[in-house]
Parts: sequence; structure tokens; C-alpha cells
Amino acid sequence: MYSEGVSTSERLIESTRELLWERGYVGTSPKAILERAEAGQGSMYHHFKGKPDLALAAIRRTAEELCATAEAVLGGPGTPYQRIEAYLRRERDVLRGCPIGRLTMDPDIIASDELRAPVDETLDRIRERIAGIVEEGKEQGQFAPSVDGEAIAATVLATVQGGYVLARASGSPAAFDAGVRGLLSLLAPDRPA
Amino acid sequence: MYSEGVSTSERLIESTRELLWERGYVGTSPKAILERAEAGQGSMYHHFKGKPDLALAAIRRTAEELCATAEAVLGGPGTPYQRIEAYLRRERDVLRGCPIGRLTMDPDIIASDELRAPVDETLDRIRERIAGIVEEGKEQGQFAPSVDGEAIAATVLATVQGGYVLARASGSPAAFDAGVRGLLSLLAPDRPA
DNA sequence: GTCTATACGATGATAGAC
DNA sequence: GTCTATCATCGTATAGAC
Repeated sequence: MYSEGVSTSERLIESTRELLWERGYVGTSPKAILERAEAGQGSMYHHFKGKPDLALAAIRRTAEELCATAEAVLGGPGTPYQRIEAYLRRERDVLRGCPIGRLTMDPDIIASDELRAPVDETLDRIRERIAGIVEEGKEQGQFAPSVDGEAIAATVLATVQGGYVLARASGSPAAFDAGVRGLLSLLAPDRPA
Repeated sequence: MYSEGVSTSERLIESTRELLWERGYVGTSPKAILERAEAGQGSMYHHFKGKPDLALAAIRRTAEELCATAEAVLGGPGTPYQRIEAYLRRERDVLRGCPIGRLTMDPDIIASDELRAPVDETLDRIRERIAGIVEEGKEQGQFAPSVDGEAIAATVLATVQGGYVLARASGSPAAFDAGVRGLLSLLAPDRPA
């Protein structure tokens, strides 16, 4: 499964990232992690203090990756509307859900300030980034002066996170796409009032 | 904890409903259910075939309750916009999340067509209800003829479901409220283009 | 209908050999 | 660094007494 040269702690983190995405924190056991990482128990407790410590390392990496993915489209070319559209329409594995957002439904994550922190920071940073872009669009006259960047940013992020919920409920990405389409139609600068 | 006169199977279903909301399916054990219901193991396996069977009964009841709560505001008085606003602004225990929507992040729920079905049906029914209201608003000239009722309905539902995610991540209902505010500002019939 | 006893694998972690 | 015991507890279910 794993090629040579990848360190054991690296394999442990990657396996944990996958399992947290698939099954969440409560649904992921050290045993499952070890099997996927092809490692023994000793390795895990040598490199990490336990399940929460390993999960924290995994979540932090996933959080950074998600921020980078978001920045790639939000910091890309185009008008403010186009950059937000690019964020909403970017390729996603919709039925897998958001690897960060899904953790908010995990009771043990929410109960731990340390585990919740990277989740909160990630969503907050993307929200602030979008809010700034909306404000930019207002200055350029693309959005009405009355719109509230912070509020619109929350709506954009919520539509994505909620889109995952609808898609997973129905077993099809269609509902995610519909939600995005609806939001874009409301945001469109040129739409008939 | 429980007053006299409430049947054991009733207590089992109610306890399961609470725990599914708090901890999800994977995070809820029969033992925890029994303790909360003040019942022994025998009772549970007498009334239900096992954990999935009891969970199904609990989910079905929660699904019905949620549909009724939604219908109470969506079928209420007012213009289409006002009814959608009432749905978005209705009182919610935001930090607890949606008792139905949260189940979509549970791997064992998604893996079982039987357990997923009531979740899917609930969200789909509410979505269709909102879509019809949007179409109604178009006929009355409150919404532009170009808007797509199905898409807007998905956006409305996604904003709510995603709002729970943002709120739980930050530990505050503020982000939920911001998302709702942003969406309503985009939907407002009289807003400046 | 409800209880207790029993079962067996899974969970999360420690100890100590190599 | 990694491995294999070993451990106490939990998770899910069955059996049978009352």
C-alpha cells in the first residue's frame, strides 16, 4: 500500500486524515488507523501521546490544505463575483463532504477547545477572505452598497457546508449544485431585479 | 427522571432521539440509551430488534416532528418572502445543530438505505415546500420571473444547514444569524439592485 | 415485559522485549 | 523506533430466569 521512504509518523497522519474524513473522530479507532497505516501500536504511542494528539496533527494539516485550496480560487483572477463563483463551483468530492466542516458534528471535537480550534480558524479565515472580496466588489460597483460583506460571506460558506448535507442525504450531488446555482443567481450583478 | 405512566418503549425512543441529536448514531451506544431511559437491556431487545431498529424509530419520529415544525411557519400567514423569512428566523437551538441534518455526517446512517431514507425524505419535503412558495412569489410578482424555485429552495435549506456548521465551529450562533441575514438581503423583493 | 448473566470482539492505553 | 503482550473497559447481542 505505502511505498518505501514514507515515514511511519507520516503514514499515521495521512491514515488519520482519511479516516476522520470518512468516519469522523468518534467513528475512528486507533486500531483502524494502525491497520491503514500498516503500523503497530507501539509506533503510534511513540510518535503521539494518543488518539487526540494524532487527530490534532491530522486536523491541522487538513485545515492548512483546505485554506490553500480556497485561496487558490479566491486569490485567482477575475472580478469579485467571478472569484466567488470560482470558489462555489470549484471541483469537490461532494458526497464525501467537507473534511473540516463535518468535524463540527462530532461531539468529542466540539467538547475539546484544542481540537475545535483549527476547525474554527479555518472556516473563519475563509469567511473573512470572502467578506473582503465582497467589499471589494462593492467599491467597484459590482455589488450594491447596501450588501453586508460579512453576512454574504457567511451565506456563501453556509451554502457550501449545507450543500454537502443535502447532497449526502439524497445520495447525489444534484442538491449541492442547485444550492450553488440559486445563490449565484441571487448574487449575479447583472440579474434582473 | 421519568414520571410514571410513560411506557418503557416510549422512554427508549425518546432517549435515543436525544442521544442521536447530541452524539450521532456512531457515538450513541445501547448502554447509554438504557441508562438514560432507566431501562434494562432486556427491555430494549424485547421492544426492538437492536440498535438500528431503535434508531430507525427514533429518527422517524424526529423527522415527522421537524416536518411539522417547518410546516407551521411555511404554511403560516404572510407573503411568500415573509413565510421564507419566518422559516429562516424561526427559533432554533442553533448550537445543538439540526437533529436530522447532522445524521448525514454519520457513516453508518449513510451506509444504510433504511436509516438514510427518513433523513432524505424530510429534507426533500421541506425543499419542495419552499420551492412551491418561491414559485408562488414569482406569480405574485414578488420575485423575478428568472429565479428558479428549486434552486432557491436548495439555497435556503443549505444556508440553514451550513449555518449550524459555522455556529458550532465558532461556538456561537452569530455566524448562523449572519448567514440568514445575508440570504434575506439577497432575497428581499424591495432591495436596491 | 423486565431483569440478570454471559459472551466475545473492539477500544484505548501501558509495559517491556528487540 | 517498532513489535508483541497484556489490560480494563466498552459495545452489541443472546439466553434464560422471574
